[in-house]
Amino acid sequence: MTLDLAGDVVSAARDMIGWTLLVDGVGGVVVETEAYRQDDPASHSYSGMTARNEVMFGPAGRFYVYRSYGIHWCVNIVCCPPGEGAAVLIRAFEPTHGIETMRARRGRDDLASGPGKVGQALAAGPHLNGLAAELLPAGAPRRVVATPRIGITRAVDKPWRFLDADSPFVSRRPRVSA
DNA sequence: CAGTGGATGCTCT
DNA sequence: GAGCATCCACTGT
Repeated sequence: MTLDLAGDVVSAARDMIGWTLLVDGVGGVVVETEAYRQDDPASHSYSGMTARNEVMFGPAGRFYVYRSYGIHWCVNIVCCPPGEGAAVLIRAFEPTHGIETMRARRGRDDLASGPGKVGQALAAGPHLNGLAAELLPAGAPRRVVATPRIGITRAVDKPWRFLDADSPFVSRRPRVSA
């Protein structure tokens, strides 16, 4: 299994399933991702570089962290050639490292089955924005399925959400669509 | 189960 | 001032 962070962001989102994401030794195996690219109305980078999304236009492999709904911190990894403004949203992972730490941060046993939960489990925040991400190579190959992305209102038809087809640790939130 | 709505703050129009 | 790449508690079947 190879993962080319500096290549096509949709391929990177798919290939990232099964890799282990760690922040200060805490994290787990990525089981759900979404790709966002600049020519994509749903992407923060769609309208060009701003103070918030600046990191998306930098080198691949760094965290892009943003505040969601005023409450949550969502964790992305910049994936594209420099200047393109694309990133992969980490939507869920299977907890493997620092489970007790994450349980304490979350206050419940559902640790990382959704982007807001991922942010809380990893204690993500502005301090993480722009830092290099730590990803450990995947073990056994996984069955990956693609679906439309969740929780967005534009470009809802793009099948750029990727999940481990056999993992119980993915988010189950139904997609709101017409 | 499914569906609804509140919390909460920042970005861009 | 509107609109979010969300989560959780609560309601009614």
